[in-house]
Amino acid sequence: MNWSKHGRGPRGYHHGNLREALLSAALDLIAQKGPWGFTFADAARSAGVSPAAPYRHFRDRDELLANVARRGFEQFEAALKQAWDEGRPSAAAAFERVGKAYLAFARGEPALYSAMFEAGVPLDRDPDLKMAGERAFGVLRVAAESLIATLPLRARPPALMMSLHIWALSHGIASLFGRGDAARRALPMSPEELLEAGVLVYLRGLGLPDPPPARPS
Amino acid sequence: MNWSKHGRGPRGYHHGNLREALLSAALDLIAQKGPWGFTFADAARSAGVSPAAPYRHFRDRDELLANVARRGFEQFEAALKQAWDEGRPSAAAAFERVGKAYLAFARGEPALYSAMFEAGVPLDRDPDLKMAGERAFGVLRVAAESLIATLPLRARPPALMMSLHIWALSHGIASLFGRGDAARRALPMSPEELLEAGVLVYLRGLGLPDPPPARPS
DNA sequence: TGTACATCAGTGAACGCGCGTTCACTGATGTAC
DNA sequence: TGTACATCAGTGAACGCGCGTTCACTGATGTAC
Repeated sequence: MNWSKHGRGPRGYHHGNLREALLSAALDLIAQKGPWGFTFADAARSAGVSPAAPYRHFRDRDELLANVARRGFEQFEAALKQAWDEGRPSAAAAFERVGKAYLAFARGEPALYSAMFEAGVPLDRDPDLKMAGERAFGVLRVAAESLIATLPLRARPPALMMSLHIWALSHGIASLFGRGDAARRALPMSPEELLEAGVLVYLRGLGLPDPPPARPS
Repeated sequence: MNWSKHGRGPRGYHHGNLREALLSAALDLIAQKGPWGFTFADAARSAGVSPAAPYRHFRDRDELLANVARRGFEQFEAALKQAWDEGRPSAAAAFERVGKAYLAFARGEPALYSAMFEAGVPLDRDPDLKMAGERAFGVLRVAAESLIATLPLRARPPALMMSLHIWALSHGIASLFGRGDAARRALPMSPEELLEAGVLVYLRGLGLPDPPPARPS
């Protein structure tokens, strides 16, 4: 079962799937050293390949990193979409799930998350990357729109603004407190609880009724 | 007038104020290349000094960076404190100023801000640094407490939680949209307006009355 | 089914570079007497 | 006021290292006939 990474595999000279292997090696390395700590040569080494090989697949380190970020946004979008589940059973319940999914992603995929938001990848360099980012944000926006639609017509805030607020709050919590790994600030509650409470207050401020307390899972 | 940085100055052999010069050089370099892009040797070069000289003042690059971050927190605390102005003329008005000051700092001192929050400086390494961070956050917390004190007794949320929410929202906005420099996401409104609107909704959710609209300055 | 050939995806050696760090040193400054 | 000496804060040369990148190359794969 060692045909995927180390030991060059049964194919011998040709790796067979180097592009994928480099992406996954980059992810591992980012997880270990952060997005600034990994190098192109590192990635090649992890993939068990000479330092010149990656140039067949990526123009340079930045292009590799941009690809990691793009995939991150794609997975992020999928995770948020799944949590949203088209607003079932209610927009409010689904909205809360999306918030949880946001933090779960930041916590569960810190390498992807940091490649997406903290690696300084220029968004406008790669149109695909930009689009992927917008699609992920789009899920948040759709959720906000659905929730707003439950309000009386004349009391509806702009959905874009609302989704930006939720995004900023989620990102703020994720990046300040979200990853227990590298000893950030201490908290009197979990990031999830903090976000949930914050969103609750915010929604109440928008005029939404408090949801019934969730059944214990 | 060149006794401060380049050309070695009138003192000749001795720089005279190298420690300060290195800190300020680091700040410039961080502003240009981000906290990950500058090196110890860079800083020495900018200060017009040999690459071995910095070792007389800082054990290594991390210690230099930690010092930059500490000073950042100190300035940050001062800026927030000044904005808070002990809650004059009203807690609500002062609170709004603090939010503006937060973003103004992030925008006006991006190098400090990124050294403080995005450079991966381990907080627990330097007790002074940790304390400085806590003092800066303390201003937010005091402001939250004052604002909460205007609420009826039985409707008071925990001040710590509230200040964490405001902090997270501010940080989220600052780091997602706050710096126009490196082409981040586009926005339908300024970060300041976005934060102000968000805080307004949040405070309303806590049961605080809407403040009267500010007089145009 | 075989064979010739083009193309692809790697190798490995080499290069120039800048970094971090150490080292013995030396010029400048401060202080005791 | 002068002098001897300790200490401080720099120099500059050197080292080992790993990175990014290039180059001619070569083994493997695919394809036309």
